[in-house]
Amino acid sequence: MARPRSFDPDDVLDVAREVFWRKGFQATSLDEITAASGIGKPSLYAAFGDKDALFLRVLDRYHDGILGWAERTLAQPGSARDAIQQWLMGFIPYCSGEKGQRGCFSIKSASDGSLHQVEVRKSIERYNRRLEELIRARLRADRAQFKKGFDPDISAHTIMVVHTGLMALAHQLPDPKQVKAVIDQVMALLA
Amino acid sequence: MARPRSFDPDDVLDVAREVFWRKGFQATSLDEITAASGIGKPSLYAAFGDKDALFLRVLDRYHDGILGWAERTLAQPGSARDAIQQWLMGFIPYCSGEKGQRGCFSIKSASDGSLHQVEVRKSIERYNRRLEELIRARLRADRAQFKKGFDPDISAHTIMVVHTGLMALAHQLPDPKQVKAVIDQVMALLA
DNA sequence: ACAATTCTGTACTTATTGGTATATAACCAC
DNA sequence: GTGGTTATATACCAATAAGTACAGAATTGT
Repeated sequence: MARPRSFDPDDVLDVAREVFWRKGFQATSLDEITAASGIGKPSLYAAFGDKDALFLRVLDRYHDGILGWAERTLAQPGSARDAIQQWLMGFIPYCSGEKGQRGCFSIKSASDGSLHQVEVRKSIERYNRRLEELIRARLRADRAQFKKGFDPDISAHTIMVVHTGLMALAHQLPDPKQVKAVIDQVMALLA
Repeated sequence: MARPRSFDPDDVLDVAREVFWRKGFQATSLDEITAASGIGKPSLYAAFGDKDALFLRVLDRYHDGILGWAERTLAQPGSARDAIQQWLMGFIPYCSGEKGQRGCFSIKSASDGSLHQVEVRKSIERYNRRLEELIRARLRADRAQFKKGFDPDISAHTIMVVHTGLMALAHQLPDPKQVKAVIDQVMALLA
């Protein structure tokens, strides 16, 4: 029928994510993305719409990736405590050392001028809500394993706060051991 | 000698902070700051240098304000536990409800494209280090009040992580009660 | 009152950037 | 092959923004 696309949209989204992640929404020019991805601006526009829409696609994709992994990890058999601890520890490589330096793309986006977009705000809100929901659901399901007076809702939020704090402090290249120590300490609250 | 300044530099820095805080470094134009402050661009440049230098001044000023308050609060008489709890609770109005929506200017700056400035990165790093230092010092000083096995250094970092997490999640307008509940839960670690 | 000096307002320059018009290339059905 | 259709590349436009030149205003010492 017609000329086919010369690129894989997902590849371009991955490239765009790298650039947006490194420089932020506002500071990223479309020229940088076209240069990094190798496709031209008209193709970019035809495939994803304008800069705002492209960014939203990239951000949603990022969120979906993390949520998918969280769903799998938090659904594992065994105790809720172990599942949550393993989930938290999975972030250690992403919030410590060199690799963690760029921090969390979602937090970065929440703090960037990109928040002028209502859609971006909503995407981040959905992401945070869904993440906390997953933790809460798991804690509620295994409620019997905890001692009397345990409040799964508050605990879920605390876990969420700690997780966010760890990711937000990733810029400082903390020692993985230090992150582990914090997780261990907080896990003591789940007893 | 010569024509005097027609504005108070601190006032301008306060106005600039509001604009930078709301829109982020990249998305803020100098025209917006001149419009909001009422002074012209040449005056702005003469007083503070270019946009980067102005932003750094604003950020340092913000950091100094919070650090000063932390020094006062954490040095109060009584137990280390009470001092830290009070310090944490002092942030509740700034990380919940409408007022908290804009979040923490430091975290926002750490996630903005403004990090391209080495100076900005250093300022944030100094701020975080100093804050943790204050908490750690207080915990160490009152070490005897805690039970055996208590590690003031790890606990200080955990407090720091929680504080950062609360501020980073402020965009979602959490209920102050919820924030309070998290603080209470975490304070249980200091026993 | 006047000169020396510093500040301020207007207008401008230059560079960048988001977005698009247009012409051409690549593909498929027939 | 040819026509219809969709993608790509080049070049461009309009808007915005950082930074500055320059002329004029405000102050103080003499």
